[in-house]
Amino acid sequence: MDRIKGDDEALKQAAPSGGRGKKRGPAPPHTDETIHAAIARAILHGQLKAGAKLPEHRLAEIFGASRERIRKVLHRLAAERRLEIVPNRGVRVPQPTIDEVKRIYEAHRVLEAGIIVQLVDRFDARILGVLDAHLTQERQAAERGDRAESVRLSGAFHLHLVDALGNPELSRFLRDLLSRSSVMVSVYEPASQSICAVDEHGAIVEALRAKDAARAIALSHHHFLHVEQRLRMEPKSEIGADLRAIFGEARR
Amino acid sequence: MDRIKGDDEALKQAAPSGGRGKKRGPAPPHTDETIHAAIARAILHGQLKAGAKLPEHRLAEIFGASRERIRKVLHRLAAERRLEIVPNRGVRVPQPTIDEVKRIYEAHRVLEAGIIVQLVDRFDARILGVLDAHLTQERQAAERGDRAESVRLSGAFHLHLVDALGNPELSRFLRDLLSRSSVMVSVYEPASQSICAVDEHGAIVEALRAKDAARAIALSHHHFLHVEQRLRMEPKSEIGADLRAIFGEARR
DNA sequence: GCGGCACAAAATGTGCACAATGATTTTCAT
DNA sequence: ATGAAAATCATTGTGCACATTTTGTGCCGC
Repeated sequence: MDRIKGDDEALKQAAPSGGRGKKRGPAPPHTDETIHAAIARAILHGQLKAGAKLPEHRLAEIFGASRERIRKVLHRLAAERRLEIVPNRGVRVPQPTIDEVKRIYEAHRVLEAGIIVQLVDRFDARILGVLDAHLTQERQAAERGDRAESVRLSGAFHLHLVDALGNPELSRFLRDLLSRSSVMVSVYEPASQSICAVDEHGAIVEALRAKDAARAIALSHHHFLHVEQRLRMEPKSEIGADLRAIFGEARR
Repeated sequence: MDRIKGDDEALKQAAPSGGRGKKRGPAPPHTDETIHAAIARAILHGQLKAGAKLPEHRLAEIFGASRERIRKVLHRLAAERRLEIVPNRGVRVPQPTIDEVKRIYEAHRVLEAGIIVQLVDRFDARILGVLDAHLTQERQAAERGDRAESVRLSGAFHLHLVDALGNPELSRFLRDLLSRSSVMVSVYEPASQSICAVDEHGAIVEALRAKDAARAIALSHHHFLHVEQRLRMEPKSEIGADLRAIFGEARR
């Protein structure tokens, strides 16, 4: 029994028993989509750390759903590579190896190069406005020293880039990559520095505005190298998670 | 009952009741992976045309598996966007709209630009050898007038490009895209011409060998435009499929 | 005291039966 | 004959119960 105490606590917070900003209905029916979103969100936000186990039975209790319902959602998350299912041994948050993390970063880097090529052709004031507004937010968060927000925004920057193309396939793929690399934050993350330097983001936007694809690609390339170099090379193995705390008291 | 006769026939061929080139065991146990591969393969090869219905009950009969097993595989295929599930109305091969097809092509084009950028940095004799060998195959198929093989090889060319990077994430994403666009072949495909002109592929390889990323990207870009322009703009709505014929007599 | 074996408890995998939903056909009235 | 409504059929969704596997525990022997 080396499971960290309070698996339940960690799960509860992410499961909106009342509502996630909308109405606070008396009984949250917890559709499949709700459960999927709750778990995906918990992974993305790092509440469920790498290696955390997600027993079907416990989740069924927490969400007030049948085990089969949970099961279906878990398998879907596994198909999306957000969870890992080992037959007869349960489902857990995948613990990426250094190599996997590097591959994910490489995939992101390759994709972003293609995005930049396409983006310089259709760069306009609207896109520039979105990116500029984002950079402002990032700078403010950095000034406040709001580390959590900085991490979130630094991922959002790259999402803005791909979303500017308006291609759902590409957006979905990048979101998958980010979702998986976010888990890594809890494993290999250095302590203090923000993930993406705001200056580097700003330089990329500048190159895009100048429609200089080669320079933007080179900047993006170096940017990813910087991020990669910041990885701690030894994982800190912290497995436990408080399921109930993450997903909230869903039994009402 | 306007279903085209013989749904069963179409499914049987792709389900290897004996073996797919290996031993011909007496009883093919049909693991989940087998069933998944069989259906995915049938979609990729165009044996299951767009709009074809895949009733769980029928598949369970054909594969000799329980309905739940089939169900799980179908949901997984749906999560991979290879199948489409409408609640309470069954699962079918998605019939992409023109816009979706164009988005898939755009995603492929963007990705390939990024691949090219990365590829010129690590282009070596081994990669060149693979691509050259492939081009030879393509030319031979074109000379033979083997249209089916030409279609297959023309997709394989782009797979070779991404596989040369050795990044599983990128390879998987591209395979997803190709799997989805292959369905489109049966809907919007022009009659005669091969999908990708061999000359265009050869020109891209030539630019890669010269390590001229800009030219390779431009060639790739035009290449995709050509492919897109060849699309017939009105879909031919042919729904039926012979499930048993595709997946083979699996009940033995 | 240590190692290995065996039993027990828990978690997952699977099949079955029933419920619910959408489509189709039938029938009745106009 | 035609249109609408109702009933019937086909298909999917869901929960339950049981089988299988793994894991944790304790005991026995060395």
